[in-house]
Parts: sequence; structure tokens; C-alpha cells
Amino acid sequence: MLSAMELYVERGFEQTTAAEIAERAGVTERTFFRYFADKREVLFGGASELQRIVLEAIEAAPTDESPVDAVFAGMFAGAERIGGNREWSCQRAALLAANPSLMERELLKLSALGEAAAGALRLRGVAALPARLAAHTGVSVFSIGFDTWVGDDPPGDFAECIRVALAELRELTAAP
Amino acid sequence: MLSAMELYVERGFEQTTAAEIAERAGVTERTFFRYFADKREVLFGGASELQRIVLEAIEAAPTDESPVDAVFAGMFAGAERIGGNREWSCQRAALLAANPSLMERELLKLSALGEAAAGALRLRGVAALPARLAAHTGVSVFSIGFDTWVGDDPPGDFAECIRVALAELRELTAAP
DNA sequence: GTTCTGATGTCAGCAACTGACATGGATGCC
DNA sequence: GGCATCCATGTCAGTTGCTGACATCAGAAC
Repeated sequence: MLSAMELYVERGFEQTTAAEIAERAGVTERTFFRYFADKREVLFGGASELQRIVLEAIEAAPTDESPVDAVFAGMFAGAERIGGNREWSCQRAALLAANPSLMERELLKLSALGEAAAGALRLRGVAALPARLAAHTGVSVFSIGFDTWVGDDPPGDFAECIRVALAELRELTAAP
Repeated sequence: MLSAMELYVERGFEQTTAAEIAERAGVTERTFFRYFADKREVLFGGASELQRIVLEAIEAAPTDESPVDAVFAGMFAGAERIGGNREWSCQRAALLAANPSLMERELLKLSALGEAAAGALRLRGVAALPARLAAHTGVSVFSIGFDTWVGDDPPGDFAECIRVALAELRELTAAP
């Protein structure tokens, strides 16, 4: 709901009651809770779509591609979906940063995305441990790239931020 | 509180009220909420100590050690703290797996640990982006290693699980 | 036109959490 | 000993998130 986002930005998340959101949306509080599991979930409507896009891209990756490459095919597809509206992303990021309970939910969604991506890798024949490692590493880089992108001076668009982060990570983990 | 953990295991997290925990502990519900910010926080008493141990180990690492090595010095120190009581870790992991709201809190704590570790790296002169990447990668491997360790057939103790995961990750991210 | 179904409203209620104030017991000082 | 002080806890009332049960009502299906 856009009404909820507006109110959260206007007066803060904790200071906004479910009844107020419902009222602005023109429905009852009870109806609000029929659409959203809880007050936080309003901000995560796009999560399932993002996950779908990521998974489809992983599945669509060439079978001979490495697990990490397949995962990042998914991440770049996800970045393309999000990368259009930087303004909105910044606003949302500020809200999350200011409200630990919202950040909790975000982290849960990201973790679920990681597990789902790991599942997609497993379908490609990757063993359990490398699947989880590659998938969660991908999500981690995605997330840190996002932070860079909504930060003060990003080196480019969202995808570019991810590329930069991935290159840096490869350098960091290069065997000694 | 041990009373809380008992009750959560006995009858489940959601089915346990704060009043019941307080009663078993011999205090008032109000007093319970003076000690713990919320119902979930009871299970995360050790988080601050873990963070302290990890940070101290990172700070204590030789100055010429790479960021990743320093982070893993911290992770192994943390693993040593936790690795003693596998039984308890398994019970706790089962609780988290069964309760998304508890998992949320766990992820928030792990994320905070990652940010704190990144801060410790920055004090060693590491730039912001590589610091966050190394730190969160370390936490991610720590967490996946933990899952392996409390799983069905771990390849050894907690530290060994982390070593295995780290080696696997290095192989995965090796430049193509 | 009736029936059925799905979305919404209404209402009562539980449980998580909080603020304000009371109380009591330990501690320290004279 | 007596007194002041402080800190932990109890008491109580209240708000808010969230849920179950049931009523209502509009539109689709027949």
C-alpha cells in the first residue's frame, strides 16, 4: 500500500498505527490485516516478485555456468528490476535504517531469497554446501551493492555497484 | 533466562506468554520486560558477549594479516566460545527454525555482528567497501558453518565446519 | 430470481508492551 | 540506632498489534 509508506515517512513507523493506515486507505483495520500479515509486511510487497525474477534468471543461466556466475545472473536480473527507482529505494532504505524491526524483516526476506537461490542451484546439480555459500554470498553482495547504490556517491547504477562489489570480493578471497 | 528457554521448548514460542515465563522465574511480567526488551530477546543474551569476543580477536590479529584472515580470526574465536555446547546449540537452532520471528532477531544480531566486524576492520585501515564485504562474508560463512555443525553429520567441530566452508567458498569465488 | 461466494465490516478479546506511581529492602552516613 | 537514599520490584491502567467468529452485502452463476 502506498498509504502506509506515506504515513511511515510522514510521522515514522512506530508512530503510525494500523488503524491510521487503514483509514487513509479507506478500509477497516481488520481488512488491512487481511491483506497484510502485519504492519511491517506492507513495505515488502515486492519481495516475492523480486525472488521470482532472481530464481528465473538462475534457472535460465547456461548449464555450464559456475554456481557463482549463475547466482549473479539472478542478482543482476533482480538489480534491473529495482534499479529504476533510486528515489524510492533511498526512501525505503532510510526507513529500514531507522527502524530495527523493519530491518529484521528485510533481513529475513533476504535470507529467504538466499535459501531460494540455493535451492535453484541445487536443481542445477550443485551440492548443498556450495549452493548455500554461493547463494548467500550473492545476496550479501547484492545487499552491500544496494547500500553503495543508495549511498552518497555511487560509482554507477545498481548493477554497476554490484559488479564493483563482486570484483572487490574476488580480490579479497583470492587464495593467499 | 533458562526458564524461558525451557518453556519455549516445552510448548513452543508462540504458545508461551510473557506472564508464564515471568511466573516460572518467580517475578512479575513487568519485571520481565525490564530485563528483556521483548519476548524474543531472552534467547539472545549471549550475543553481546559473542560480539565482544569476535571484535577482540579481530583487533588482536597481526596488523599485516589480510582483512579476510583477520575476520576469520574473529570467527574462529567466536566458534570456540560456542563450540562447547552442541546440544544446546541444536535445541536453539531448532527453535529458531520453527519460529520466523526468532529467526528475524537472529539475522539482525548476525547483521549487527557483521557491521561491528566491519568497523573493526576499518580501524585496521581497511576501506569501507572491502571491510563490509569481508566482514559480512565472514559472518555468512560462520552462520553456514554453524548450520553444518548442528546438522546431521558435521565433518568435525564448529571450527572445522567453518574451515570447510571457507575453503569451499575460496574455490567457488576463484577467478575464472 | 435465487443461490452462492468472496470481500468487507463489526465486535469482542488476548497478549505484547509501556508509563506512572507505590513499596520495600539494602546500603551508607551520622 | 535512626534516618535518608537509592534501586529493584510490584501494581495498575492503558495502548496497540493482531485474531476469531459472525454479520452483511454486492455481484457472479445458474
